[in-house]
Amino acid sequence: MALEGEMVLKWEREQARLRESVKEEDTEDWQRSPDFSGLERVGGVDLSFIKGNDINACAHLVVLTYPHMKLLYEDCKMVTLNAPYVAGFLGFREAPPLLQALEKLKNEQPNLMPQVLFVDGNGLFHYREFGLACHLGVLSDLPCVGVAKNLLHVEGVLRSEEHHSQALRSSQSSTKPVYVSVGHRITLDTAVKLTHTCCLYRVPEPIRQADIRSREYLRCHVLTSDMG
DNA sequence: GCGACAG
DNA sequence: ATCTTGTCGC
Repeated sequence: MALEGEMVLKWEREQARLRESVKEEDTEDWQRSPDFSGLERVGGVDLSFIKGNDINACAHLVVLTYPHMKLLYEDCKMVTLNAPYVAGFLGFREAPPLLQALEKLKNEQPNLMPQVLFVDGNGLFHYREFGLACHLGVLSDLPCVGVAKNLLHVEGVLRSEEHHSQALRSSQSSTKPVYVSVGHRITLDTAVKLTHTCCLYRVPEPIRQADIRSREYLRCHVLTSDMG
């Protein structure tokens, strides 16, 4: 494999290329509606890992009803990740298996395709304005919202936050904010409002369910590595 | 120079 | 991301 330095240069070029396809606009009718009427399905994705293992993970996709957040579809699969985690390049590590899950859904239950996807991580709020939510958005062409639980220390953070990210105190009980940013085919304003309506707790329900269920899967189906 | 740095 | 139970409080 190439040295990490070379790989990063290649990734930076790829991000710059794909960045041009990000649409920071509301492209769907429901996004223009004050109460999001017409929105019926919201998706969420997440990956969970086992303690000392950073190449095998459980990739989870859920689709919930809107606005009631009831489970419509769920898919879970053990995957092998090909790229290491490098801050700022999460998409190259996590997007491939998540895109596969979306592809599977499109082939087997196209009627359950989510109309918008919540992604665990940033969108335009990113060093090169191309976080995981943009990566997934462009490659799937699905409207995407990035929701990060921690602040990514981007150069000029304050300016970035003003322009395409918003710290949101999603629920009354939570002091710690989440950081919402545009992934694809949605405005920041719509992304923030939508996130708010999907939060029962701090993290939007689609992401929360994907997270809970993927961990649950690992608990029940994966023996600890030292047992096998 | 050292640390910080989405998941 | 993950290692980790109970516990205090609204």
